Amino acid sequence: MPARSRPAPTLDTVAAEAGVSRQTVSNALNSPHLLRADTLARVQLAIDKLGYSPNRAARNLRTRASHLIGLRLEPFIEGSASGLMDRFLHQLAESSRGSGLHVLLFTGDDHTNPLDGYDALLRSAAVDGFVVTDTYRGNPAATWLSERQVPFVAFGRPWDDADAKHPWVDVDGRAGVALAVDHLVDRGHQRIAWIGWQKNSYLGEDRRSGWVDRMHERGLSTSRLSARGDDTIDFGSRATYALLDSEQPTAFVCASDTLAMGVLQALRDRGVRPGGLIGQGEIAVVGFDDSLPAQVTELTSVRQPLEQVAVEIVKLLDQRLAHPMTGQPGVVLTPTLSERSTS
Amino acid sequence: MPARSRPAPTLDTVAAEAGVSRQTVSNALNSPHLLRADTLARVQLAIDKLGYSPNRAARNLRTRASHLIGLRLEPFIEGSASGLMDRFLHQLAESSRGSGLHVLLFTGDDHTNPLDGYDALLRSAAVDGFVVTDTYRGNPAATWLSERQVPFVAFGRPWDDADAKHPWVDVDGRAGVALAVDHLVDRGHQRIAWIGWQKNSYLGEDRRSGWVDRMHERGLSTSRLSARGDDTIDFGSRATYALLDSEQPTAFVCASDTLAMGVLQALRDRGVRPGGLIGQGEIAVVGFDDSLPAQVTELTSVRQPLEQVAVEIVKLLDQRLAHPMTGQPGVVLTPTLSERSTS
DNA sequence: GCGTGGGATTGGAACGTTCCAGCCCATGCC
DNA sequence: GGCATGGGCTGGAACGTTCCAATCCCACGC
Repeated sequence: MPARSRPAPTLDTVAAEAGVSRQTVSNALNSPHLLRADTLARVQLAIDKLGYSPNRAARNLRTRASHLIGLRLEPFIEGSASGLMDRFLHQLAESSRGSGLHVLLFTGDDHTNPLDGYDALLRSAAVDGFVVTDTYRGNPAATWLSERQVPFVAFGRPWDDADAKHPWVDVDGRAGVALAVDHLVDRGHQRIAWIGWQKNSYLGEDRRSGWVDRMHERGLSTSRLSARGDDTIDFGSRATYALLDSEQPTAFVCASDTLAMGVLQALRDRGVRPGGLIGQGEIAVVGFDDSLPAQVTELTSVRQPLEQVAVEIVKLLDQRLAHPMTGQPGVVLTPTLSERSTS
Repeated sequence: MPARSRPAPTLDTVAAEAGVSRQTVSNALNSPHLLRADTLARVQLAIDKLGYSPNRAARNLRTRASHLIGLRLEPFIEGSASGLMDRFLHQLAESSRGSGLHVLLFTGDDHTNPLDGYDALLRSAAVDGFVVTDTYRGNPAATWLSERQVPFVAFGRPWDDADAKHPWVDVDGRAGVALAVDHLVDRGHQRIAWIGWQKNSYLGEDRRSGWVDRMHERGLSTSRLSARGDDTIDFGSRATYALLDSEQPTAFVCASDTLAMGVLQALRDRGVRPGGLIGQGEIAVVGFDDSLPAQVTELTSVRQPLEQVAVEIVKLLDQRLAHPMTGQPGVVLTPTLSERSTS
């Protein structure tokens, strides 16, 4: 371990130590097959002895690559965040390592402009590519980057642009909700209600279709059992009251944990225990996202496989960086169900 | 905006456009005071016209600085995380921008070795310094980095090392809890219980001292009103039952939101409404961290000023990078109280 | 014995920036 | 008028790596 005051070893230092040329040391690191076995061993020894690591700046300059991928943190919305970013980032950093990449975070100066920040990093060659999250609100970053042929992978489908060519990874919300419906039907529920978002949300409609279709597949009616509104606890509660009074559902499936929290609150106010025992008047609740509040309140919830998502994103980005115009456009992953006491 | 196929402009390109030398363009960016006003204007025009941004790799190589700060994401512990990292990271990325820095994430190959990853980044000159979080568990990274005179700032006090010289930023948990006690006393509570962690936690004892001292300052007794245990919902509940039965407290202050969740659950089971109306048999609860579950359950909670923490950390790190051996060692910030319906 | 092919190794050049020494020229002082 | 001063600008050199063309050398075939 070299003291920090001593100058860091360079290729030349190592070369002198091993009695070879600078280039041979470079080859030992990047193309070891070019070296004779004994030379390679000698160079390796010198590298280890001196504790040499190639200088990233010099390598970046020469190869015109930074091995960094940019991720823009979108404006933090207090309370509404389900805390998924934490899990996602973690795995992203983790799986980047395997490809010799690192994640660089940035934010926009101007939060109202969703493109802000990308251009600067790109022009200064600070990053090789991007991971674009938050595509649900129709993130224009995807279009902008596509036009400039910048390597990037989106977390989220390009719902509104059927012939988008960029790679993306998404979670099958429809399948996740279908999973929840199956779970409930298997436990004897027949009148299963849906509480979700407004019609203009692609994501919301996708999730809802999982409820509609699976209910019909299992021979159950969805008539009058659906409510749509804002993604708030309050709306979740109000919808629950209304549905309980008019349709007597025995279970609720929600488009988000936030809505499910509203359901739990309403049930508590009515003195109904949330749970799976249908014969004993209990009412089941399933949320979506497996957020911290869900875990704490023992809420059954659909869990996005964020770890897999991150792995796939890095894989696709890696492909894209190696061969700019290849790779399948989209990958869809299936969620799981975290079964807890509310179902 | 240059098409990506055209080579990016360099200093020479801009110099030719402006009719000056390469070095003059460089000076226009780094030391504009050296240029005559009209020359500066001409160079600026050329820069804007060509959309020039200095190449980071070249700059990094020459200046021996990367303008990146490393942050190691510690192993993600499902459920136990209060989701603070998200808020913190966001503001860290945000305030880094002001100093021309960016945050680079990394993880250890081997999660059991808390030093893993630091060395590699350092030797390859990939980062200029580090932000070390998670110092509460006695993170040895601080010691390791200190010994090597690597610039870094810790989030968290060096509790166990009184003469540590490195800069750090921390939140005054003691003051936060005192704030909670004051809030409750002002509302008429006198029998205020504490539910916290085991004695071996510096952090836990610091928070607890806020309760002990402020209670005494307000002329109230703490005798038999304290419980210590694991940081779990279950322990929170059990401690609540025990205290309710023996000491009839009218309020609970907790070392964490997790414990507070346990209190809420126990109260609910007993048919007691959490809230501030002491005359009507309600029992008040205050948590610590203002986590997502707290926000959702309308729990009053002590909120760490993570945004300020991030700002201070960047400020200290910036100082440290500019003048390696200056700056005050520690900054302590005061939390606030997010008052909600449980108090 | 000599030319040839090819594996192993080498040294110059280049990536794009900033450092540094030096040049040019206008100004001011004696 | 001669000379020192200094502001404004320039061009060579260097940062540490990889690319590329060239060289070395050994084995092989005729």
